Order: sequence, then C-alpha cells, then structure tokens
Amino acid sequence: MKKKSSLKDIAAYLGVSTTLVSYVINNKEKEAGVSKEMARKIRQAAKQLNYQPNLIAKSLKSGRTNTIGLVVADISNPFFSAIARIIEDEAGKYGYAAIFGSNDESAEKSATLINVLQSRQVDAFIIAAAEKSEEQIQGLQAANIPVVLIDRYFPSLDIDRVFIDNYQAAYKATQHLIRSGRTRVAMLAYDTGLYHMEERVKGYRDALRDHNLSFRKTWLRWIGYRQAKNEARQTMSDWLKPSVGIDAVLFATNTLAVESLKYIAASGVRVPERLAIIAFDESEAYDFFYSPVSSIRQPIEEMGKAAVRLVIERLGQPDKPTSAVGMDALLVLRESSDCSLMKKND
Amino acid sequence: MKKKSSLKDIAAYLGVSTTLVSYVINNKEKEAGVSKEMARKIRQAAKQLNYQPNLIAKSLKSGRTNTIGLVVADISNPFFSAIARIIEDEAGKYGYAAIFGSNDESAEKSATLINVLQSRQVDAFIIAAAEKSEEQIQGLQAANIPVVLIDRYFPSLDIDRVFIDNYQAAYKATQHLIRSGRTRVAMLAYDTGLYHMEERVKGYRDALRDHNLSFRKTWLRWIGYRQAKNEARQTMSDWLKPSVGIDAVLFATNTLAVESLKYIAASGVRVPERLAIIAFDESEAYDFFYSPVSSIRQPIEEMGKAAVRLVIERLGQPDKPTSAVGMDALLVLRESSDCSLMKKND
DNA sequence: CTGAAAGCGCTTACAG
DNA sequence: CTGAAAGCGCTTACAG
Repeated sequence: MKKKSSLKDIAAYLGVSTTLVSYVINNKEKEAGVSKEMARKIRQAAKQLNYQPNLIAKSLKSGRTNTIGLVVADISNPFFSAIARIIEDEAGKYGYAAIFGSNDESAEKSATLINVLQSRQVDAFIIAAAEKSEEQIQGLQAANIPVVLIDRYFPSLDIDRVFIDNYQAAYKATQHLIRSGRTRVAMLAYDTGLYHMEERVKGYRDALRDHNLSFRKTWLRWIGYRQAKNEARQTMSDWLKPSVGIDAVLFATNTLAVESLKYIAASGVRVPERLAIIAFDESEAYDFFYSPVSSIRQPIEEMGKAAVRLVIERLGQPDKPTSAVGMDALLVLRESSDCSLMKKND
Repeated sequence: MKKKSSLKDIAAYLGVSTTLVSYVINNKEKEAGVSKEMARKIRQAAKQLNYQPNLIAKSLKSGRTNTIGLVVADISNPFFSAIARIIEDEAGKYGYAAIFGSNDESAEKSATLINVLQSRQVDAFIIAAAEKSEEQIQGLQAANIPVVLIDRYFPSLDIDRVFIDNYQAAYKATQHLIRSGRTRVAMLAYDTGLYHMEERVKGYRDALRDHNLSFRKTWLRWIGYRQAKNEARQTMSDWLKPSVGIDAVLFATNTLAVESLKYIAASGVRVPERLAIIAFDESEAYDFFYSPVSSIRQPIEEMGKAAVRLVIERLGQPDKPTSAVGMDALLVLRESSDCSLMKKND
C-alpha cells in the first residue's frame, strides 16, 4: 500500500518549502534561481518517494486540464473509433488526453454529455455534432470554450471545422454510376437535418439533373437513425421489385450500406450486374462483400490530425479567425460499381 | 462570453455564505437544515446565473474524480471499441465517465498511459492488459487503486477480472473441425506470453491430442502484433502449399483472421471445401466473407457490464475478496466450417 | 537562493 | 437555520 506522495511530503522530507519543490518539479529552477544542489536533492527525493503530480490540483490552480472532450455519434462505429484513435494519438503529442462520449445522434444526449464534459473542465471540444445541437455548441462558444466540429458542421455557425466536400463526393459518385449506363439510381440517406447529409443528397440530385435523368420520389429514401436496420431492409426490398427496378444505389453512410448489403446478399440480387453500388465511408464489409464495394473514402487521418491542430491553435490564440478546413473524399472504384458487368437486357 | 459562475458568485449574488449554497446545490438541505425559502432562492439563483459545478474542485476536495481509466490495445479495433461503448454507457449509469487510451500491446506505452491516467486521478482502471504489464498493475494495486482486468489476465495476480474460458472455446472449435473430418488443423496466434493466448493455443493442442491427431510444428504459427499483416499472409501462403496441405484453420483473433481472409479470398482457395475456418471474436468481415465465417463470439456486453460492476463493487468495498468472473464464449457455426461441404479427394 | 502566504472552487466539522 | 474557517495539492507574486 504505497502511499502517493505530494509536494508537501517531499518538502517535509527535505525540510524545505513546497515552493522550491514545485519549481524543480516543473523544471523552472533556472528562472527561479534554485541552487543546483537543492535541485538535485529534490529530484532525488521525488524519485525516492515515487512522486506523481496531482493533475487535478494543478488544473484547479491553472484553470486548464489538458483534456479534450470528444463527442461522437457512437464510439463503436468504426468510422468514429478510427477518428478517436487518431485524435488520441495526435492530442497526446501535445500533452492532451481525450475524454469521449457517444451521443447516439440525439441532441438530448449530446446536451447531457457536453454538460458533463464541461463540468469536468475539458479545455476544448472536438464534436461530431448531432442534429439540433447548434445551441449547445453556441453555448460553448459563448463560454469561450474552443470547439472544433468534425465530419458535420452547421453552415450558420462561425466555428472551426474539418469536413469533406460532401456535395462533390456524392455528385461524382452518382455521375460515375450514370455515365456507366445506370438510369435508375437511388440513394439511401439518414433522415436528419444535418448539413453534411443534405449536401450528399444535393450532390446526388444535381448529378441526376445534370445528366437528364428525371428524379423520382421513390428513388430517395430518408430513414431514421434508430430504426435504420429495419428501414434499410424494407427500402432495399421495395427498390428491388421489378416494378421499381432500381439499378444502382448510393449509400450515404457505412451503417446504411452494411445493413443493406446483408439484405442484398441474402436476396440473391447480383452486384454489380443487376445493382451497382457505391457507399460512403469505410467498412470491412466493403472489402469482403462478394463484389467488393466502391466507396467514398474520407481522409480520416488527415481529418483527425487537422481537428487536433485547430484545437491547439485555438487554445493558443482564442481570437484568431475561424478555420474551415475542407478536404476531398476519395472515390475508390471497385467491382460493385463496375458497369462493364452490367446486365443489359433487364 | 457568458462567464461561468461559481458557488461564490451565487453566494455573493444572494448575500449568503457559500456553505449554504453548497448544501443546497448538493441536495443536502435536509441534513443541514436549510430553510425552504433559502433553498428556493439559491436554486433559482443557480439557474439564473447558469451555475455549473467545477468537478475538478470537487475532486480535489473529495479525492474522487468519478472517472474510470480504460486501457485497451487499440480503440479502433472493433472488439475494443464495442467494449468501450458498453463501458461508457454502463459507467455512466453510476455517474462515472471514462478516459481511454490505447497501448498498442506495448508494455512501455501501457506504463506511460497508466501514469498519465493515474496523475489525472482516475478512481479506478479497467484494463485489457498488455504483455509484461504485471508490475504496472501490481503497482496500482499497491497504491490501492481498484483495477479490473478484462479479456486478458495474469494467473499470478490476485485481481478482479472478467474473462472467457479461452481453453474451452479453442478446444471446442478445434474439436468441431476434427469431428467433421479435418485432419490437418492449423492455428494462427499472436506471439505473446499473455495467458489468454496461451490458453487458446493449449485448447487447440489438447483437442488435437485427444483426437489422436499428431501435432506438427508447422501447424501452429505465432506472429508478431506489429507485423501481423505480412506474417499472416506469409503463413497462409505457406499453409496452402500442397506439400503442407492444411485443411482447417483456427484464428486466435479477429485481426489475424481478417488479414488472412483477404489473402484467402485473393488466392482463390475455396472455403470451406478446401479450407475450413473458425475465428475468434467478431468482425463484419465474418458476415461478408463469401463463405460466412464461423466464430467464437465473446459475450462483449456481459463482459463490459461485469467489468463496470466489479469496479463499482471494489470502490465501495476495497477489501472484499477478489472476483474472477468467467464466461463462456459462444461457438457460432456458419458456412466456413461446414464440413459437409468438404472436398473429399484433395 | 529560499520561504510564507494567498488562492484556484469546492466541502464540511464546528460554532453560534 | 446560517456563516467563518480550514483544507484538498498545487502555483506564483512577493518579501527577504
């Protein structure tokens, strides 16, 4: 039962003041003009007594915790856990740790989470924002707490952010499907007002329009986050009816795609011959689906690093102008959208 | 720039002492005998001034942070991110938050991580331990900090833990392969001294022995965590040579399996006809591999919940006897080990 | 070169 | 029913 020792313990042990100990422990001996000999003795005692600084006390004094609050939709979603890992590593380089939380795309949970993290005095936030969480985020800004949005953002908010050009990504993917001969291209999206989702849908619709494909209502389905599983299956089942005859689908996220791919595999519909597919994000499912899935790959590593960089910059310079870091997603073409394998007479 | 308000602000605003405010804010008005009217006024002022407690100050006073340090190998591994999510939710129910870190299966990183988390005064740890981290963990115990090991543990340490019966799981999987006619069953494992890995290998070897299959050295390959990708591919390539003729493989983890499955898919070897497969853990890859992969599924949810429960119990009763919570994994049989599809004349 | 003292935002035993 | 005061473990301006 080795007791933790405090500065006071070291001071008492050596019969000196805590002031001195503090200076040495924090390597401020030069500025404070602590004698070499004293510094040596203190360091030795610290080692001997197994001193570990109490960062809580330090934080109370300094007002900084060197902690970043990370808010994502669901840490068990590979997209977010990959980002979390990058952020963990990158923040660590600057001496910051991450406290994370999942909001399940719910504004209420997000509010609770942000409150908890704020009470814990995190120095800054990196947030993949939930729908309708603008006010919470503005609240943080009003309280002068740095916030960087990642993946999603609100165009109405003047705030640091890292994002991809979702419109372009969806447009290009749709265009690819159309140019290779698909004429009934559908899109499966989440029913959320979030800007990034709207941009993806807009890119899809504009691509249809620009290629003279008249859009039909049934081709675009918005489904709820909480019942995604059932609704994705239902949608696929509807779309694959001969009377509807969808011949290509753009999936707006990996979770939507994965659920649908399960249905597609089970239903026996041939990909890409009968149905071409392109999906956002990444998933091991994409690699292992019998027809490897073309995807819109976000530069996760760059995004995570940029988010941490923006946080650090903002902490150092609270009044600097907002940074909006846009990146391009990569359209990775594989077999699932290879329309040379198209079934002509269908 | 809404300033955060402190207890002192509320006290000053109302012209009362912080003592009173503290009692009310913490709902101790009854015990402290605060007047109804005063309590009402304080609550109102707290709301009005947008009071948010400073948990850091609270922690310094109380010596508790209501924080659990979660150490895993890699938060971006779906097995660990799934556990993290469970732990996050479950700990939240008890008012605890989680600070996480990845140790990349390295004892050095683990030591650094544990130090950082300890400096941050986490109340307890849940750790998926890295090889050779016994001493660090004993150090925590010596400092009287509750630790619960999850997934892996050290038989030499008397410590709370949650684990599955790895021996049984591997034994049964191997037995299944043998009973359905496979005679050259290999196993791919991580080259680590960790007990859970040794148990898995032991289960495999004992199953071979009990079914009178003489084990051959080449059938068991231990590969390094950091070069798993290359070594897994190399191993598969070796095993699939006609001269070696492995007809079944047990994979000791999901990452090992996923890398190997990529190679197998590319190489054109038929599963399960030519090669039967069973793999530990879960992965979307298992569902989408052309021959759905039989797996040894750990009860992740129960494990995560049990770990949090043990932590909470230990915090409440530091001297209670050690809890070792063992669970059974589930052998989920699918096509990849369906040996009725075995290629007889091979 | 070194130390006494104030203060970060809380809690709580104690006095009145 | 309410308040003054000490203290959690640090940091740092100030005095000597």
